[in-house]
Amino acid sequence: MDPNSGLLSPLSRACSHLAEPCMEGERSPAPREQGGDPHFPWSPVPSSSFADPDWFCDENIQAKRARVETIVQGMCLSLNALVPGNAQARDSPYCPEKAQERKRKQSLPTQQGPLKPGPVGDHGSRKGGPRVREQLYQLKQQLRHLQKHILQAAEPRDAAQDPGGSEMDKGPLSVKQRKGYGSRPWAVDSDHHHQGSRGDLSQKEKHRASEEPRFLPCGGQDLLEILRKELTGAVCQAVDSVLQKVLLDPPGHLTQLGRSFQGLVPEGSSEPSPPERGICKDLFPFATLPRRAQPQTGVLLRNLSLANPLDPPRYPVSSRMIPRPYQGRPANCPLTVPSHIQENQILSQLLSHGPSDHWDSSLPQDSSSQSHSSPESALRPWGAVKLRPSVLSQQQYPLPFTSPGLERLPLLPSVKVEQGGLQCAPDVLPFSSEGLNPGHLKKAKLMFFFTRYPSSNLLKAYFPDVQFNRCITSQMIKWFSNFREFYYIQMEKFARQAISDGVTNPKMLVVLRDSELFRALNMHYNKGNDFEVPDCFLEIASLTLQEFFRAVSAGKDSDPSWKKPIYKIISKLDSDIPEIFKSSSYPQ
DNA sequence: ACCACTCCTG
DNA sequence: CAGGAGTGGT
Repeated sequence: MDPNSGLLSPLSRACSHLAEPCMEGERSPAPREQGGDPHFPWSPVPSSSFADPDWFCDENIQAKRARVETIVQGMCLSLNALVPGNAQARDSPYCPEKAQERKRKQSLPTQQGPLKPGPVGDHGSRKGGPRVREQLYQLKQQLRHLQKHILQAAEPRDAAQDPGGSEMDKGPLSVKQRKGYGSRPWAVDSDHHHQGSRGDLSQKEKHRASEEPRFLPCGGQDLLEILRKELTGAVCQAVDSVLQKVLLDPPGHLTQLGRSFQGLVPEGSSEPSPPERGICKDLFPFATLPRRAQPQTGVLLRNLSLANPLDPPRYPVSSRMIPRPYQGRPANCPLTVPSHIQENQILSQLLSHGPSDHWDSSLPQDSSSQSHSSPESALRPWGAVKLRPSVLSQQQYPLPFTSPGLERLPLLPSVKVEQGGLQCAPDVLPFSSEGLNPGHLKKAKLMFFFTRYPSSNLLKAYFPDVQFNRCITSQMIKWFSNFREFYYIQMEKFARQAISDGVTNPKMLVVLRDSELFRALNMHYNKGNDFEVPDCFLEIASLTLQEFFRAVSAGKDSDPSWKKPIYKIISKLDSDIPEIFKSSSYPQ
């Protein structure tokens, strides 16, 4: 009876089957980030062999050493210079934004439990006793050697950039410098805040947390924490560095994927999908999809029809062809798994060599949703709906999920640990990127294609170069709020248009790349058209459009809060964001 | 109280 | 896109 039932039902099912995490909470941030794993098209291998033996084999030992070393160095540094004004500096390098910082700690449980940034830091550094200093100094020397090894092992490829790792003396800085690959417009410094990214380290650190205090004087904890951050940040940098290389080096792979994917679209036209493809797709029932599959995959809408055989086929709503933009841009949505997966395995390892286990979130690659091409569609004036008889299922192109095995490739480990609510970078790193810049905004917009309701934690994870404090966080959240506003306005507008155009079945509303609606959205979030909008976004957009259509059709818009139910639905359909977005220099 | 959100306004 | 008001959830 309820018009929504047709759509919502399947949807709900989809969510529960495909994306448990998703359902965990309305907009609980955690689920996505923890349980969910970014569908990274690549990065299949969970935790098997480490690509870089040097680095991973002795990871434990090395990590430990590195950690100690870092601590030592940090101690030295703080004793020498940083000591004063410690608390202030860390709390607000620049946030004039007031005292707001004071109480809050958006803290994330995950990180270091015991240590508390607050007041402790004040005297922490000062009280580092001389005795300890001596000991530490000795350790420092010993560790320098280790550091060299670590750095070398960590970035063999970057050897050229940092020959000899001569800058060891600079401690953490040397690491930072290493990562100086490429210029990051908005990332003057992205060192701090990285801890959030690689869970394993944090985990290990936790384990050792109990031990460390022994070395540290009373206020040592503060330093410990700072150092901890340093260490994590350094490692993350290294990882990023490698990630960059791996991801960027073989651009061809992604590009090709994206291209092939789209290239197929055109011909699909009105013909029923070819048996093979169609079957493939159609047979991809929710149940078989990995938990996380979810919306991201193009399956969602398609399956709706499956779920409900009686539903008429959806017709693309496109009214105007727009030049097909991006032709060879890296596909951001998980599509098929390229053969270079192996390379990505390295990444996977790098990013997750940790308490893994958070890996299994498998991801459906299906994502490949193919855009439903709009065939000879009779373009509707309002630009969207194209009505067609029955069967025009969306043609499927060579499906993404190449082989069964690949379908369930594990995703990159989700970043489980956040920056632990340490909003301010340790004073040790004075230069941290300040506020948000246009680059951040652009990135945020692109991220919107994947997530409409990002949690602050997620944002922190994806903007490692941003110093998150209350204001920054709020600002970024506000951005997304603004993005949503625009998004929903467009949806409502087009839904009403469809209604006025006489469309009666919401399922006939599908947002295609050549639709007016898409154009508007793309223009807003992807002005330069330099990013290939993921299909998952089209799915969500279509769904949103349909929801608005239903609501308005049903006259629910008379209720002041009629949009809420829609928001609720959409808020559960966020997709995972490609790992590459975690790079502070990504969109560049 | 806080926070995040929506809605409205500039 | 930022501000501010109003709202609802904690």
